[in-house]
Amino acid sequence: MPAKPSPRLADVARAAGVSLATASRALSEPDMVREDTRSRVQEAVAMLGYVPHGAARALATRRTRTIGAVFPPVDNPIFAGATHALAQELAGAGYTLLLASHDYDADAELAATRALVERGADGMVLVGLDHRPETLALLERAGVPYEITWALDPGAMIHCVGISHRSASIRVTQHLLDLGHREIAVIAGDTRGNDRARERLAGVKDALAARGLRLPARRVIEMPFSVANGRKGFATLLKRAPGFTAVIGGNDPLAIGAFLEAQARGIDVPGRLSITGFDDIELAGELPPGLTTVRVPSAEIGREAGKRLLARLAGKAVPVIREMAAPLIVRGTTGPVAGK
Amino acid sequence: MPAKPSPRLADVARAAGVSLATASRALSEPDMVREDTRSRVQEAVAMLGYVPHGAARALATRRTRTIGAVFPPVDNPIFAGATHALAQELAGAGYTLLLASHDYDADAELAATRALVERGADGMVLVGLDHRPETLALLERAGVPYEITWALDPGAMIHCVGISHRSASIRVTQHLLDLGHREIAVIAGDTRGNDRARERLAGVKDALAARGLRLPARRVIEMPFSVANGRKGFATLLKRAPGFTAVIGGNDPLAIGAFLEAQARGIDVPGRLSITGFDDIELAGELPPGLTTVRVPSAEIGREAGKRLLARLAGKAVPVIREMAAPLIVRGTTGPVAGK
DNA sequence: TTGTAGGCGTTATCAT
DNA sequence: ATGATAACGCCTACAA
Repeated sequence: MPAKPSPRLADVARAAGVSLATASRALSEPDMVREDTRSRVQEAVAMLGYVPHGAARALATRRTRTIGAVFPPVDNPIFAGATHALAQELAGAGYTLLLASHDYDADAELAATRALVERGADGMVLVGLDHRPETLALLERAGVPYEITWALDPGAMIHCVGISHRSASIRVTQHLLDLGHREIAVIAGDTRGNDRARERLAGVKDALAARGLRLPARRVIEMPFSVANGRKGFATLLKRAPGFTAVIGGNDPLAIGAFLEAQARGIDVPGRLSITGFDDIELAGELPPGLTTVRVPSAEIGREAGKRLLARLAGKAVPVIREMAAPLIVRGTTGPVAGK
Repeated sequence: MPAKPSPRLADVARAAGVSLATASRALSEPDMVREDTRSRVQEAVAMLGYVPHGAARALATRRTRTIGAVFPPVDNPIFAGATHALAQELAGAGYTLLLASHDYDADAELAATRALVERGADGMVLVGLDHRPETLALLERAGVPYEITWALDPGAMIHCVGISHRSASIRVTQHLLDLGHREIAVIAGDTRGNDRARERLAGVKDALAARGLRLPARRVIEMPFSVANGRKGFATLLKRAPGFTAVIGGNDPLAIGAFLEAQARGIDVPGRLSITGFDDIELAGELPPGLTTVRVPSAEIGREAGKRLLARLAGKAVPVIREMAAPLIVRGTTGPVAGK
């Protein structure tokens, strides 16, 4: 199959009877070209089925109109929502998303980042603050602007858009404390390589400490995020350190798993046990009696990261830190401690 | 900020004391170069922090090592899983994913496809068979190999990896018929621009017709995929055309919504009402009593699409149609019709 | 407003 | 095994 070569801009120019330069301008700077020549060029484009050659354009302009994103498992619903919103935001500005995902693995993240930089990403979106030092160094050296999402740099040195996981977690814990709970268990996300999970756990400890309480290690279990692991984690806690009246889930799937397991064991929620989540996925509001959780505006985070990057590429300055609200959403899984 | 220009391969060559050509070979065809010169080049690379310029490489090789995917909302968990699997598969082969998503909008899909082709995608992944005719024509003209996912081309003319939604849907319906159900309602996905949703609905009708039954229009409602819409759809059906003993959901979220609404109304499932879904998302197995559904191997579809594309780019032939199994998973939401 | 020509950073084809 | 050099397709001063 000979597969005749795609038409180049020169072919368009010839067909339109103009010079290469004019054809180029007609496409990229339309109003620097006379009305009729412009339309001649456009006709030629349509006729030949011309598609610009991005690599050539990128080589000449040093811009790819591409933004790279390196995300942990995109199949986590919150990242999926952010990815979609980001892609949409970029598309609206003529940019395209280069996506790489990894399984909470800093080395894979570094490799992916390098791959995206090589592909010429004009900007990058990363998640969280846990990275190989080389990762950010690479971006700095290459002069690629980037945004950290979800988390916020405590030093306010790097551009971030996210929430304070710690203070949201403190609010959750205070809510339980206010309801009279003192014996609290935590099914945390895997904190290794995940600063958000760490901060959430730290927030629980902070809130307890503020009231002179502490969180015994036996009351904490770490599990990768999933409903199934929520069930398992809850079962383990029940065996290992029973007597708690509330469970704090590291995210909604974990909390929902705990809730389902409690239900399966005939434990009344919130009568005998309160449960909280984190993220506010759709199901949190739909599953009766409704999961008390923290609303993390994941889609907005994705969209905002895109907006900020586009603004910076356009030479506009944006505040280094963009903190989003993360309100506590009180629903039916939390209630006063039994016997109060 | 002057931002000194990134080092080019010529800088590396100079630092290593070799020619540009040799430096190039040392990096891309290591064993065409003597051991010691190769290591000299690598040192220079490390020293200068050299990162290859993808656009220049792409211009010269006419390959970007990039695969484009244009998906409907990536925040649907099944597409999210497929995206992740696809990205992983590609990364393993040194390829990167260019992702665009749209909201079941064929025009947006066409625009996205064009954007990815311009960016030089070496191959493309699309979803389903509903497209603007220009979309596939564009890919053909540009000579970009592509794979259709989820659905299968009835004509077996274009490369596909997916399942037969219609026959899976027939199996679901037969399962209900075998349980004695005759009054069946359907909460279908939005069939406009979504051939999978259409095929699933058609499958229900086929199965009924095979037993001399038909599906009254009042017993069918179409809703965009979501738990909330499952609830709404169920409520509407109940009001509009009560008397059914089974509900077929267009996907799992819709079915779960119907299930939750039924529970909220005190309708015993599966005692008085059977419910089925489609996809087998994680929650389908976790939510008691377990949702009867069809397992769609979404991650495998994504991975397989990647594999096939990589194989084709490597010049290997692959079967045009790759049909995956989509077994019926019988769980607790389906049972014999009441009073039998 | 339009045309001419040099350059963007690599790869690949020749020699050597 | 290595070096010189012509593409690759487009953009953009600069000139006209």
